[in-house]
Amino acid sequence: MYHLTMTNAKQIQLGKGPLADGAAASLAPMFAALSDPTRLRLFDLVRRAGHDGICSCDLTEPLDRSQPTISHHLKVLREAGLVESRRDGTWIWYSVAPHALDAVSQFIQR
Amino acid sequence: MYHLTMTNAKQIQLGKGPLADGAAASLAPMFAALSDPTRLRLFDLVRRAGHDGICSCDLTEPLDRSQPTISHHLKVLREAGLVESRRDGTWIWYSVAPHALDAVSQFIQR
DNA sequence: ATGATACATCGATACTCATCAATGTGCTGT
DNA sequence: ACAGCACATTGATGAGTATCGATGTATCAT
Repeated sequence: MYHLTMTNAKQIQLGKGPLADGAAASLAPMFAALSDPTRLRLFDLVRRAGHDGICSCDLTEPLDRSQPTISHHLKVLREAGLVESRRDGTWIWYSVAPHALDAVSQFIQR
Repeated sequence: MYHLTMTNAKQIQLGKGPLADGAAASLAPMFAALSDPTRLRLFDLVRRAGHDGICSCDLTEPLDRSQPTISHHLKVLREAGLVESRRDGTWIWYSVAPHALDAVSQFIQR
């Protein structure tokens, strides 16, 4: 499992030359985070929730997965720097991290 | 391992509602194909080669992987509909499939 | 404190994957 | 026919992963 801090998630620089080893290593975890169907739909639901975010409890049912599984996938998305979590009492609200997909988008469009 | 024919690679429709199960299942393999650092650099090299493509023999050395490993990764990219192969005598030339990343790009910029 | 709720972590299982050495296949030139 | 090159496939291995039940942790209401 590759990890990626949120700070360097914005720092991936794609120069003009061939994709460097380091850049590929930083980019791959983001693609990996979106490489699972359940996680794709999960990210989509979070993204649709907009700025306010969405409660984790509202994600288990529509994805037809157990609570631990959803929790696991949210962790993967968080460690990839794609989503953020904010605590509100018993609940935890997830929202898309700012500039989450910038690096991916930059690589796609070249 | 998810498979994806080249024909339906262009047919993924992202509606306005939440990402459907089928759309996620079609999209995930593309992200999976780009979820490995070596494969990311491999795709980048192929893309840089433009229309003419690049010979498989010129990919082994810069990526510092064995010939079977490169062959394996090219197969994954091909089955994900991201690259095409064209035979020329002993050589096989790889090039980016047209509209390869359209579906991915469409999902990213949503 | 007690109980209830929301979420995370653990442990286990079955599956997938990245990698390479060895081997197979197809093409070319001699 | 034969030798050599380019590439694919096989088999094996070590590592990662998606999933869930069981359990742990944090927070809130009473």
